[in-house]
Amino acid sequence: MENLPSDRRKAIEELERGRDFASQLRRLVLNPAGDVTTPSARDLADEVVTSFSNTLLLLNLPSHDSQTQQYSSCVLPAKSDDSEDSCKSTSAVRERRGSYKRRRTSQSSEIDSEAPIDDGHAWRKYGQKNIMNAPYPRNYFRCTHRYDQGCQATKQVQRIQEKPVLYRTTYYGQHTCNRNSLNNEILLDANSPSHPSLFISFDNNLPTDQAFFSSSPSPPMTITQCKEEIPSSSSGDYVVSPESDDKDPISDMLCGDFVFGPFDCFDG
DNA sequence: TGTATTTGACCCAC
DNA sequence: GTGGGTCAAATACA
Repeated sequence: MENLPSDRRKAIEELERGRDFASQLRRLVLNPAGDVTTPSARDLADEVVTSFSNTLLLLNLPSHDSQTQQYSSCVLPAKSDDSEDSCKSTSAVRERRGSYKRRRTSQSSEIDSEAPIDDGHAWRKYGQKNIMNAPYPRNYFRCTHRYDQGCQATKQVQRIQEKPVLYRTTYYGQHTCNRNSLNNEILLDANSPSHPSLFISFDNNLPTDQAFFSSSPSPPMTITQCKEEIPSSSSGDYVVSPESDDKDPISDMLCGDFVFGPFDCFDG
C-alpha cells in the first residue's frame, strides 16, 4: 500500500473506515440490545454514507450521494404474512389462482435511480401492471429462489419520471436464500447498459488491498425514506409524461438487490 | 428442451 | 366496484 498513489491510499483508508462502521452497524442489527455505548444505527449509517461519499470524491467519481442520494432503511417488524400463509395453507383458497392478501404494511425500502438497479440477487419477473395515474407500468419481481429455498423477497420497479429518467425500486420482504459467494458483499452496483457497475466489497476476510471498485460512474441514486406503511395507492406521485416508451429497459434488468435495503445485508 | 418473460385472468383489500 | 398483487398458460429465447 505504500506504493499506492496518495489519493488511492486515502480512498482505501476511507473504505476501511466505512467497513468498520458497517461492521458496527451489523453488530447493532444482529444484537439491538447490545452495548449501550454503541452509536445508533442512524449514526452508523450516516458514517457509512459519508465514507462512501469521501471515497468517491477521492477517486474523482461524480459525487451524487451527498445531494441526490439519501439513505435510510427500516427494519420494521414485518407484517406477518406468515399468518396469512398459514391461513392459506389451511384453506382451499390457497389453491386458487391469484389468491393473496394485499400488502398494507411491510418491511420495505425504496430506491430511486436513473437506471434500473442491479443488486446481485437473481430476480424473476412475474407480473406487470398499468397503475392508475402512472405513466409507466409497474413491474413485479420475485426472488428466483422463491420455490427452491422459500425466499419471499420481492421487489417492484417502476419508471416514475421521464426527464431525467428515474426508476423507483421498492423492495419487500427479506431474502432468505443463500447467495453463497455474495453473502458477505455489499454491492453498490448500478449496472445498466449505460452505467457500468460500481462494486465495493466489505468482506472482512478480504485484504484491504483487494478492495476494489471500478472507476466508472454509477447513476445517481436516491434511497428514500422507508415507509412504515406503504400506501395502497401511490397515485399522484408520478410525473405524467406525454411520452410513452414501449421499450422498457426494466425488462432487461433481472438481477439485483440493493444491499442498502433491509434485506440480506447482514446474514439474516 | 429447459428456462425466463409476457400477459390476461383471478382474487381480495379498500 | 375498482385497483393492485399474484398466478399460470402461452410464448420467446438461448
